[in-house]
Amino acid sequence: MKIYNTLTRQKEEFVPLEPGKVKIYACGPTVYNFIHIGNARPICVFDTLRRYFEYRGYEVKFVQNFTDIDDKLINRAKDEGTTVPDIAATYIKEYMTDAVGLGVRPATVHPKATETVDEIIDVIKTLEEKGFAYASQGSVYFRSRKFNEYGKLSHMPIEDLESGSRVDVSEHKEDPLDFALWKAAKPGEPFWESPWGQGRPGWHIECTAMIRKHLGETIDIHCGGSDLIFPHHENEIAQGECCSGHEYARYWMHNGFINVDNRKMSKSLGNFFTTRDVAEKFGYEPIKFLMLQAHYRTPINYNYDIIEQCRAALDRLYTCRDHLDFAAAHAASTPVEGEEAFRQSVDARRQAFIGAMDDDLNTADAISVLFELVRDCNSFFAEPKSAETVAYATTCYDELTDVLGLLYNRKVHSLDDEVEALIEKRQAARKAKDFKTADAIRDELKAKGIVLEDTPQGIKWHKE
RNA sequence: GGCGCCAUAGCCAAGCGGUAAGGCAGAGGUCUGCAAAACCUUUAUCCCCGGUUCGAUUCCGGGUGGCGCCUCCA
Repeated sequence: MKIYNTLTRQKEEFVPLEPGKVKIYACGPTVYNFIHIGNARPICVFDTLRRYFEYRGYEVKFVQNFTDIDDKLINRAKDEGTTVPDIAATYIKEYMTDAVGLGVRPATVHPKATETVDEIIDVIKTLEEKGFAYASQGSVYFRSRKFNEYGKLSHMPIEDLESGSRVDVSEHKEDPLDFALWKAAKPGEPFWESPWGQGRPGWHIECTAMIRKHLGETIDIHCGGSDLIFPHHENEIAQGECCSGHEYARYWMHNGFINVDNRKMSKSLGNFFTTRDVAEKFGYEPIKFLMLQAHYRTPINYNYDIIEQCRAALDRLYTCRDHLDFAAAHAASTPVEGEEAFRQSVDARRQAFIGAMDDDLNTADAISVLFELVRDCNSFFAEPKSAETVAYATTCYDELTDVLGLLYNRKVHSLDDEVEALIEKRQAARKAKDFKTADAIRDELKAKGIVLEDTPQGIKWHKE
């Protein structure tokens, strides 16, 4: 598999640290609010990355954190007259609701910053001992310049990084480029005891400590939004490599942004949609489709028309899956001519799908292959075929949709006796050419959400 | 100013040296009592100008237009 590595700015063949195993860390949300659709992108994309590795037989350890102590949580708690742990608990729960809705599986571990404070302090102590960190006024800062590879991820000359950094006179840094590892407690804020006094972790250090705790000194892949490249990921590298003396992460994957009306979506611009808002209007799955129909590194524009298109595309996928069940229920008793060739074409689609995914997780191309499989199946199973061949195609179809993390809302319905009786009655009416009665029954059932379709093999129905 | 990204049909979006996947929407057709679904057909001088090449959407240079990071941010 090839992965575009931000570190080298090129696609590289992925080689795991340990054969057959992958350690992935994805930066998760700061839980001070509902996640917005921009937050949903890395969550969806990197879940698919994880699923794909598992599909290819890797044992994946996938860690995604919750930042549950931070200025934003403190402010939110203050505004709502509650506590930081309450805010965190509330929005972790809401996150989980959204993640389930998006068909995203729970990570192997979801560590929280507040549960990792001991490890955070340990890392800072080590950095201090090695001379990479210094205490000042109860806070601790990292000496960025001391790490001579500082800037290697963002590929920025160090002078330019400095010119852009904010100089806060209240912070007692040696250099504007330095960043906080530990923040001295201000009155009324949550704090932990530490060798430097009461305080709380800086933002960057939590990821480094959690990786160390749950995945070890070096991981295979570190993922996140492209805005995290600098300073967050750059700082993580500095902390991690200076602490352990080893490479921090081998591959860095960064997803592109979701724009709204071609503008960056941000809190400050006030043009953001929460995932919940969009899900309540369109359902969660079109959001998932939207995330996967474009390559993960390209920007995505969000608007009403586009999400509607995603929903329609998804319908085609669901309809095909229904066709497969129908074909299984109306299978031919013996194989029919062309089945062997058809199976080979199914295999070819699977290979094409893998080829696309192997190319830096090209889900857009993979989806197009899926739609080609849809067309193949719809055509081939228009006439009855053997149950074995239907099952063969269905297995492949389920496999591919599952790797993408699509079609997870499929429900198998059954009809009650009353409805069955109505369908019988309608069939009798049709046979008698009493189309008025037949259509009346069809309308009646449609009002109940049961849509009937007449096919040469009999009645086909689905629930809306 | 520094560092990058993008420009493909009405819309979304792959491809990236041999004249263009897929989806949505539209048009025509097949099937059907009708409908639905499905299937078939149909819709692109790949932003502009140069260059390299037998050949460029694809590589190089220059434009134009959009966007991002450099500050909390997915």
